[in-house]
Amino acid sequence: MRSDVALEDALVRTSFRVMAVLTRIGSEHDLSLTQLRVLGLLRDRRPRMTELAAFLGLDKSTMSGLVERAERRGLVARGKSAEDRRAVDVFITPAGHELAERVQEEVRATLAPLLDRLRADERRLLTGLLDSLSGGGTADTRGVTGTLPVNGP
Amino acid sequence: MRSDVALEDALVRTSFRVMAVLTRIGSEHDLSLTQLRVLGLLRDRRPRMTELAAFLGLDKSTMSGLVERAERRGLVARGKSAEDRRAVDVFITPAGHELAERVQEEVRATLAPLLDRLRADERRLLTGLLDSLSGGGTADTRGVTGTLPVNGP
DNA sequence: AGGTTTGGTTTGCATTGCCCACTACTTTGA
DNA sequence: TCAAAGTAGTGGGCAATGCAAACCAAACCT
Repeated sequence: MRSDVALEDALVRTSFRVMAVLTRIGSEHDLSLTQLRVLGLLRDRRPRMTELAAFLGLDKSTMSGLVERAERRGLVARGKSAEDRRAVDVFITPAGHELAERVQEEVRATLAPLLDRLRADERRLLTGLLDSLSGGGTADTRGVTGTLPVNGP
Repeated sequence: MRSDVALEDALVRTSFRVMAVLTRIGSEHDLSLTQLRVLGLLRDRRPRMTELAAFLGLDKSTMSGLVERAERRGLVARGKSAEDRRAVDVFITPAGHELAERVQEEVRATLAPLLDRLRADERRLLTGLLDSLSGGGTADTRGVTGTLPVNGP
């Protein structure tokens, strides 16, 4: 059906717009999109490097640098795992948590005028539809707000 | 109210998922997300460097490199503008056009199983909601499929 | 004409992200 | 039990992305 194209288009266009908002707000706080995601993920998790890399669909070595830079800024920290002495787990610091919170608030504020184009019932509807879209599936794409991952790639 | 958070969350999560699809499929064709967008934009436009940069929210200098690499691969080409001898306009080559087409098709195919979680009427509904979301607003975020820009940032 | 603005490129830099090699620890299996 | 194989993380090398600043050339003002 040709309507698939319309939906794909709408989805892609909306996604780019959302990413643009995230990118801009992130950069105002010297955070890349990826760092934003890392921070979001760590808000309710304390994963190992490899887990984190898997969530984000990145190479382990990429994670090293990413975490290293975030650590240097005091946003996250590394701890040695107790049960596996090879493993390192990453967690967010209070400063990082506060920053993540602030960013999320700004994103919400920026998105708000956009969302206000819809009526309250439409918003509820949209939320439901999006949830059933990206709700349960493969977990290679967690949101910034990062809600629990289900399975790896 | 608090449902804003849920919608923001759903929107962001969905966007990340969509971007992951685009990134993956792009990379299978050695195309970055940005190059994908460039190609998409050029499918029905022949802008100048600066216009293109403005659409994408990028610096002119970034565009130079981006276009240069795409040109080296034969996907786009540069032409001298007739009315302004400083200006350079960029257009897509047949090869580039074909690649863009192929990528869009793959994206559609990849998104399809996801979209199939919704019934036909829900899909129509979603399309409409997304369209009114990112339909007319500020144009700093055109989709890959790139439909006409309205105004610069 | 002379000064300013505008369009693009170039250079230099940090970040992202991949691949590959390497170390250190775990797990396995003979 | 102890060597072989596997797994966790790091570091180096490389290319692409993206910004900023310096720059050249053409256009626009008066």
